Amino acid sequence: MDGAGRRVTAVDVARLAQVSTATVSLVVNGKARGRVSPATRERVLAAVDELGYRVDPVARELATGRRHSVALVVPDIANPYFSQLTKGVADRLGCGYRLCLIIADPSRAGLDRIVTERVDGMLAEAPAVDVIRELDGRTPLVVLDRPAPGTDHPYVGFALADGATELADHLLDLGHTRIGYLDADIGTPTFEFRRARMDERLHAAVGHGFTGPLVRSRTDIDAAAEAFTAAWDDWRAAGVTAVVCAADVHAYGVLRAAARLGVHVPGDLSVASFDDLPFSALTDPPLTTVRLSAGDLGFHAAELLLTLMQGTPAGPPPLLPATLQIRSTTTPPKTT
Amino acid sequence: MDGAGRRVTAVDVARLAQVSTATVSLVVNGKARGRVSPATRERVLAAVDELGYRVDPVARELATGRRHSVALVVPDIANPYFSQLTKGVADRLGCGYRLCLIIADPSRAGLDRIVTERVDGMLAEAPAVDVIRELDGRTPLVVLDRPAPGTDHPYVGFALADGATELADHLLDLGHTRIGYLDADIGTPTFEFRRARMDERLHAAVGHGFTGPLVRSRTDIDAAAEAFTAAWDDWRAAGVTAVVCAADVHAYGVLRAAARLGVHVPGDLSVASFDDLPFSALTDPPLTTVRLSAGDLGFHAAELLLTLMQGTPAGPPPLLPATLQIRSTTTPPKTT
DNA sequence: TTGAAAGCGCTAACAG
DNA sequence: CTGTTAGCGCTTTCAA
Repeated sequence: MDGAGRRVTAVDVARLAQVSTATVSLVVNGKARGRVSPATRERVLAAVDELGYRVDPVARELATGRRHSVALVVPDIANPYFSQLTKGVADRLGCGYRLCLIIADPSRAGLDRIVTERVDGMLAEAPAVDVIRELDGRTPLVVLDRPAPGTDHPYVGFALADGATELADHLLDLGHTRIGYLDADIGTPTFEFRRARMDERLHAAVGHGFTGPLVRSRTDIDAAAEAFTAAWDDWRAAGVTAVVCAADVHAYGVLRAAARLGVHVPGDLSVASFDDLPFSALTDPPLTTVRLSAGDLGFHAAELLLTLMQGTPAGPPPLLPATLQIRSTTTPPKTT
Repeated sequence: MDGAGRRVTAVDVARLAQVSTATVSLVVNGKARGRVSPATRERVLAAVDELGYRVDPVARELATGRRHSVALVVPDIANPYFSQLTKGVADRLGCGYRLCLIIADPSRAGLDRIVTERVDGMLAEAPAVDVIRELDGRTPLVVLDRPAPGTDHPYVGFALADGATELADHLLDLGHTRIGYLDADIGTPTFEFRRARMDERLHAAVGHGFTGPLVRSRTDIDAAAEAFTAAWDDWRAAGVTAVVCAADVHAYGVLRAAARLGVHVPGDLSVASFDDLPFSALTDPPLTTVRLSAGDLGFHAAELLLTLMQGTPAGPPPLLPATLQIRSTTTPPKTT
């Protein structure tokens, strides 16, 4: 009604209701039970209503020291993996907390932004050690996906070893021995682990790891397609019959590039990856991939963070399953 | 170092540097130019460094009245459309603002949460009129995608009419006359418009609108697949040769369900939709869809919000293109 | 060039 | 049951 009028404060309400601001505070915070008479309570409520008063969250935060907000640090919200993760977090957090999205690579710069942001809790994948140290003892932090190297910081992750092993064995069982790898260009622990674990398994089975150039690209369909296109000649020359991608998004790029190059999947080349995004069952052909439920990860991480914020120490880190979904991008290599 | 020690405040810095907190404030805010002697400035900086002082954002916000934060209200962050949108917003906002994600249907409840959240600016698709009214004159708001009905509130949208018309004409040109529609279950203006506009065009061309039951489902692959499966018998009975979906995500579900039902796309049925998410070029077969760049929408909306927050009145609303991408899910109907 | 002091709006002891 | 008072930590006139 009053348009851009001055903000209504507790003082205004107190004046109108003929009480003190303390009473207003008690009433609006639902702490009136047995501390404020029903009659005064009604008066206050009426005044609140009439004036359209809402408590100022900033002032409340300063006074109480609790911000009711959680920061989620993700490198790329456009990647469905992280948007699923975000959804999981939001679902668990509900309305009780504000969710601040910080889009930054927590392993590099921009740390400042993260550390300055005074939130009640934080969720981050692969935070730099500085960040962990700086936050430690002040702001509860839950690390996502892989434990922070060199620390025993609370985290929630996947049974990645299982998934990687399963995928390696699947390819091996099909008869592939020369396998290429398309890695993500950000060397976060989860990506390091995916590659290293599979490499290890290949060594154990056939005496050597991945074949041909180790390619890296941004986690982005176009970038991955380009990377594949550039690498394909070398891979083919090296006798590669399958390529594993660090993430589904990379695999999408590979699928597209392969189609354009006339490389038939899975006839000429098997393709597999990690994540199992909802679209991976719909690609042409449907993608074989290790299922990593980002939504569950977010949900459980938020859960753990909530307990941490209550002061409860972290129990054993929940390990979420990572199981192979075999679809149609993997078949035995052509027996030329 | 000190673990959970007390927070370092400006008072601590002031004491160590032998100055007043006012001076500390000037220095840390870069307002020292000509108001603080270089020598004192150095002392303060040294003290800040030694103590590891960082200004408390909450206190600063309360004192200045500016929160440096923007809220983005989205109904479902797991939908790639909204994650692209979010990315666009984040890209434009940069580091200067905190991005608070509010996951809620702004047309229904949860409004309270939105209104209470005292941010500097807000972005929302299809906000309820109450929200607009309550925010008006206090918090700048940019409406996304479609103008808020019955108001002239600033917004950023697409040339949806063009896209819908183009799609209708494309189907008509191919020879389809009996076309089914799978709508989103949230009746936001953008979805209403997509359907209504196409319906109108069909009427003009063939004397009737969509054929068969009007189906609605959540914007979710599984839900859409179920909805299609349930509707298919009726649609087929009605002679439907093409179905248009309100969003790509619905189309993904239709594609999957059609495959399972043995309905060949596009042989038996043409499919098309709106959005053109990055995955839509990779589905089997690649999807014909009206391209709506959510990322651009977010970017431009954030841009407009920024100018609004500076007090500049909104100029004419930017209209982003909506052009049809013809791929492989649409062909002429079988001439049985 | 610097400091004192008055808020910003709310909460939480502590009296009464 | 209710009011007084003292902060929360910072910014910002206004004097000195």
